Amino acid sequence: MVVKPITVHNLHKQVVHELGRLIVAGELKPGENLPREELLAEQMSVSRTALREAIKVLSAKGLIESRQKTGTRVRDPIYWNQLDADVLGWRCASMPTESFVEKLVEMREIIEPAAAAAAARRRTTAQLASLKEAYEAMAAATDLDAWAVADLSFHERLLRAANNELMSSLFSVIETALGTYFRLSARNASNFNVALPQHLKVYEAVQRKQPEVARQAMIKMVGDSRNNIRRRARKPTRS
Amino acid sequence: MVVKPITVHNLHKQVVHELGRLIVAGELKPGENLPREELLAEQMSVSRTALREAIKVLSAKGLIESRQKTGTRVRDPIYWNQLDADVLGWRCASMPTESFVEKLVEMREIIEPAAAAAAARRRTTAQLASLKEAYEAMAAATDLDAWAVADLSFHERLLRAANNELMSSLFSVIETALGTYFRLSARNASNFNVALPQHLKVYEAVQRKQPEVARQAMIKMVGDSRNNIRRRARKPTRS
DNA sequence: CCAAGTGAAATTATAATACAAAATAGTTGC
DNA sequence: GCAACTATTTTGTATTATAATTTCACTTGG
Repeated sequence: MVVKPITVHNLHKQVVHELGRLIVAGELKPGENLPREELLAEQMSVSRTALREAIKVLSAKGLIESRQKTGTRVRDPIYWNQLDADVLGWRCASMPTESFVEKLVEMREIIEPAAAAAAARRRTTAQLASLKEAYEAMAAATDLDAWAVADLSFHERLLRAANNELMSSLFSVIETALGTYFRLSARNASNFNVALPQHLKVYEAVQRKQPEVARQAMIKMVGDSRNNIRRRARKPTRS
Repeated sequence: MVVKPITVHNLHKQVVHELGRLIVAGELKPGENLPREELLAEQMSVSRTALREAIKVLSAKGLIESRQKTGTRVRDPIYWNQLDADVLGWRCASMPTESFVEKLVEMREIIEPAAAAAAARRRTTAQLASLKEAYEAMAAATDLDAWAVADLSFHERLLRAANNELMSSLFSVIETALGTYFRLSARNASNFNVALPQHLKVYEAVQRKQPEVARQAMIKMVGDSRNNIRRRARKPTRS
């Protein structure tokens, strides 16, 4: 295995994650001001340059807002780009609350059946082959990690096969949902025995170009995930 | 009316839009390198500082990627944050292609009925009142601009009433879709006579907490928009 | 006392410069 | 021919200085 060398570069990216995490975790509350740039840069041991680049990125994600004289303050969550992969990641950095998991599942229930139907209508031959490949990787998986990777890949390829790049961009949501699913659900082989044929049903419907069959199969799949999570998720730590 | 003073500030934001537009419009193609920072800064008459802040923002949106020695290159569109409000805006800056409009409509068909149903289930009293307010603004609208603003507001409030911030964040898509709809559709009062009662039906279903009624009403509304656009949209300019 | 204007102060915005680090390409020695 | 070293190019970071904007206190005229 090739290990990536530790780099002191991309400092601004580290700052983005540090501050992003703090904000999303609620340690920096909406309306609250960040320390002024010079001070904050010193506190984080980076130059004002790197800090400012991070601030611009977080502004682009809607988390903060800078104004002269006033300073930089955390914006109300309604302005956050909640679908941004980083923002989703930060929300899951700590144990996600039950309500957040519920929202993720709801999004899956909306997106994935529609994507499956669209894929069944519009998928190309190459996309079908790509999907089959992912399914076979799932079937061949011997350990949990391999399964998780293949599963994620299957759902990504299905979304791509819908041939609507706006839908594909929602993969960040599916990815986050599946990620928390794997963290929360039990680690036993019996789940596979249920999940694998469900994926096969979706695949076959896409192959045969049967949108409604694909939709129903996916509804069933996501519904089962929901039940699986519900039984195991814990109450939110606060609020 | 208060006019905002013209400012030479937020230069980096202007650079973001300039480059973003160029990339999304395809004038800078995927795989292609941007001029190196020093040069590009000079060409755009900004400092390297401002340019770099813009580059970081565009990187966060997935449009470009920087590496030492190699330079900064445009990424493949599959990596773009297609749901980002700016990216959507840049795609519509030029006349949107027929296929893009179709994709927007498809997204509406997936999101809005689900949102209407969820709102009917979970809306608060305050959210219902807010929705009513928007509906009444639509009913009271005398000119097209007022109508467009109120219409947009109605759809935004409906999304918020679903009480799932991930869904709310999809408003950027709805906004873009409605924006192109207003640009492409005929400007006559007869549309209102059809659209207004459709919005009322959605509102009433949300009021009465009837998810399936709300869903069906919304499916009808979006479907009619689709037909309205389809008859008027033109073929793509190229490809 | 109040209104409007005025100026000082605080903070971000921009610029310019210097140097560091990484990745590539080229070059040399074997 | 290949490996190791070296040079070069480009982005990454740091530092400093100055500009622009907005707020807020203060003044001044009524």
